[in-house]
Amino acid sequence: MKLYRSFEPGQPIIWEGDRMDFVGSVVTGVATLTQTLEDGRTQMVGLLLPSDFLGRPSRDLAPYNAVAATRVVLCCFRRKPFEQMMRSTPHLAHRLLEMTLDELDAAREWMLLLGRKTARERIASFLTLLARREAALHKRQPGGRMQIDLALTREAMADYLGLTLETVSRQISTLKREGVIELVGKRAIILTDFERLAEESGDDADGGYPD
Amino acid sequence: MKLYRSFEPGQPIIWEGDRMDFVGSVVTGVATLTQTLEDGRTQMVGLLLPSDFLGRPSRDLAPYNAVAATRVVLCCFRRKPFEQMMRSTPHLAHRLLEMTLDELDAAREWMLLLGRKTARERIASFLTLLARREAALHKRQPGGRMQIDLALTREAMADYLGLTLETVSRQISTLKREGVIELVGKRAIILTDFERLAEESGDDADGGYPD
DNA sequence: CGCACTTTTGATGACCATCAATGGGAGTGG
DNA sequence: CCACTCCCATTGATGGTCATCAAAAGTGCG
Repeated sequence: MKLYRSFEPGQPIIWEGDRMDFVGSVVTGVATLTQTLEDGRTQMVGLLLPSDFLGRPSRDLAPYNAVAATRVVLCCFRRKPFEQMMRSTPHLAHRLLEMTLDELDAAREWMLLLGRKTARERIASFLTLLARREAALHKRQPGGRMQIDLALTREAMADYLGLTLETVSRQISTLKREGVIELVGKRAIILTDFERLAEESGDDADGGYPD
Repeated sequence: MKLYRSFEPGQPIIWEGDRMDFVGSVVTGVATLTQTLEDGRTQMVGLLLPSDFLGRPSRDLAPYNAVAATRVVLCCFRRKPFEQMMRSTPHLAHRLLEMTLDELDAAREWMLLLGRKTARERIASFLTLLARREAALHKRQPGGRMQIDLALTREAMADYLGLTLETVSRQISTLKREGVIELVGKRAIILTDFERLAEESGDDADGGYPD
């Protein structure tokens, strides 16, 4: 009934317009959802971390490209039986509605970032978002000094943030120079002071989102 | 059980953080959903046209500001009975999931616009969006010469498109000078050639989204 | 008619994209 | 072990697009 599928970094999981015959959730790794214009400009519209859901019941065709950013393990269900289950257990349908509403909120928060924030604010928002998710995984509050793995290339970050990879690199360098962050190798970052960075994100001071 | 409420242009319908004790759908008029940063920068995250749904079951607090752009009539249900109804009629829950998925797709399409499109492409995308919705209301295909009412100030358009009102005005003037559009008074526009404008939007040539 | 509001148009400059070159790890093979 | 390569990241130089500041023109209404 359920089965595990794994993908290598860079490998497509599903392509826009493809028939989707499964739904699933991320067990380990990071996957990205992207849209592109005909001339190649691309925008990431979702970042799938462990526990995130991929796919949509009652939708035949994939609306975006999903690509593995790291090695990814998915826990998959075939779509038909899943939809069957949804009809028989209303609790599942409600849960799915909840999750979709959360995704909608996240997408709209990102609209604010893409439409109105400066490059610096975008980087700060992104890093604090990762820090919050990291903390949430361990049932902790984010704060103080934190290390986060970002598992994305500069280019992928740029696609998420609506910037170029050069601008991402420059902003990260600036934050490093100012001592707000430290680099650990290429793919990990230490936030020396979570609150300081959160203030740079442009959002309301508290920045907290209630459950 | 259900009742109609109306709002004057500029009047807030609900404010971020407010307790939401109703859900409803737009009968006539146009309402906007917006988010703001502390320093006042504003981004519209949703445009509610007739038949659109406002509010979210199982969410106590409003996540955004909703404001009437024109005179708006809402058909409202009290939230508690509505949630009751949702539990008892699974069909309703499914319908709501459908609608939420549609909103999510729309939000993500807008992320692509906000992150990657030029000012000109944003205007073209916006006008063709309105034209499509207008056509859909009358169960027609968009195409050829079409008149659309935009019911929004330049500033509201700017907030939707992630631009300034001056840039919106300039791009509209340019399109007019090129004969792609004509102005009818201040709040209506004639697209002299829908297809021509659709090509300017930067999306795939066909631009069609399947049901 | 006069006032408030919206829109248009102009002048200037900032921020970020673009183009280009350099730097640095990780992996491979001589 | 050390070239050598590939990929990714950094840094620099320059320019374009759009934001900002400012003023004028158009529209609607009491």
